[in-house]
Amino acid sequence: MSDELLRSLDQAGVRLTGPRREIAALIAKRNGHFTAADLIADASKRRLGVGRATIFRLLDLLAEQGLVERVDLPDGRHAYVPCEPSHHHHLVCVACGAIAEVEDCGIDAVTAEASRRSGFTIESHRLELFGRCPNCRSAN
Amino acid sequence: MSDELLRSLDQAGVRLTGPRREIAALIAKRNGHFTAADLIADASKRRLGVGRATIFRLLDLLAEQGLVERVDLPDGRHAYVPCEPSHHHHLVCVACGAIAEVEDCGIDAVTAEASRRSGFTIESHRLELFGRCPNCRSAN
DNA sequence: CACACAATGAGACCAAGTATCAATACCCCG
DNA sequence: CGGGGTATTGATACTTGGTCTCATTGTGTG
Repeated sequence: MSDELLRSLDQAGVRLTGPRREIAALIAKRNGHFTAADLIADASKRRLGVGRATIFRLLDLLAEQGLVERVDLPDGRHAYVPCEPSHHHHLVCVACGAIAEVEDCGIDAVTAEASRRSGFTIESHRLELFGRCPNCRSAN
Repeated sequence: MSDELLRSLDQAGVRLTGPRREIAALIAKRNGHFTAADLIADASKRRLGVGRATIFRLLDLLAEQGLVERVDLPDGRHAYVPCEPSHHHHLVCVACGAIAEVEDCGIDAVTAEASRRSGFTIESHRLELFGRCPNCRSAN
């Protein structure tokens, strides 16, 4: 569950405090994406005494470790997705919020082509795919 | 200059008001990306009496027409880019903010592959490329 | 097991954007 | 060309997502 998050944090040299364990558990319990507001609501619902700031701070830490990533939904909202630290992209189900990760599959060719045409040196990119997961597709 | 923006708005059936003309001129005068705050600052610097809300409203309208697009910079900030209404992606220079547009160049293969692997139906995607434009690359 | 220092929570603050509403200004129609 | 319905406007309050500060607390190292 949340063990993996905690283990990675530990390895990164950050302290494993009570609030962090609790927030990690909340994240692990969710599936698919969530917003910071979701976590804040979860935390206050359970009367964990963790502050807003602590939640944002942990999200930053997790993002630095690549254990969580920020995605910008098509409607402009921000969400976070728990994920593997390796480079990859996300497929987001617009109906239920489920997430799939896809390894790099041909994007390099695209960036190389764009670089050739424009003369830019490309340093990084962001690719997000939005659609419907198998469940939501058949359910509708 | 700003004529093209105004013409497109006219065709979309929106009224061509004074404030809209002024904001369109401000947008046309910038090159590369800009934030809403930039426009608001421009407007107040010149003592045009246009309100914050009007600027956001015009940006929304322009975005609907595809004349402007919102990009999320790697540092998390939001910017707007003036652009062609056809489907395309942006290359953003992280040094000077210059923008290049690239037509679809192989992305479809990537989305098809991702779809095949994940079982998702892909409805839309967002691709942003960050790097250095030819000027900034040589200047450094 | 003490102590330095990282981490916390509370709350003020900030930036970006939205909602409300009375006043204004387009522009269509005659 | 002038009137008037209606889209648009500016001011301002509000919301949401996130950061800063700072006095207090908790961790884990030595």
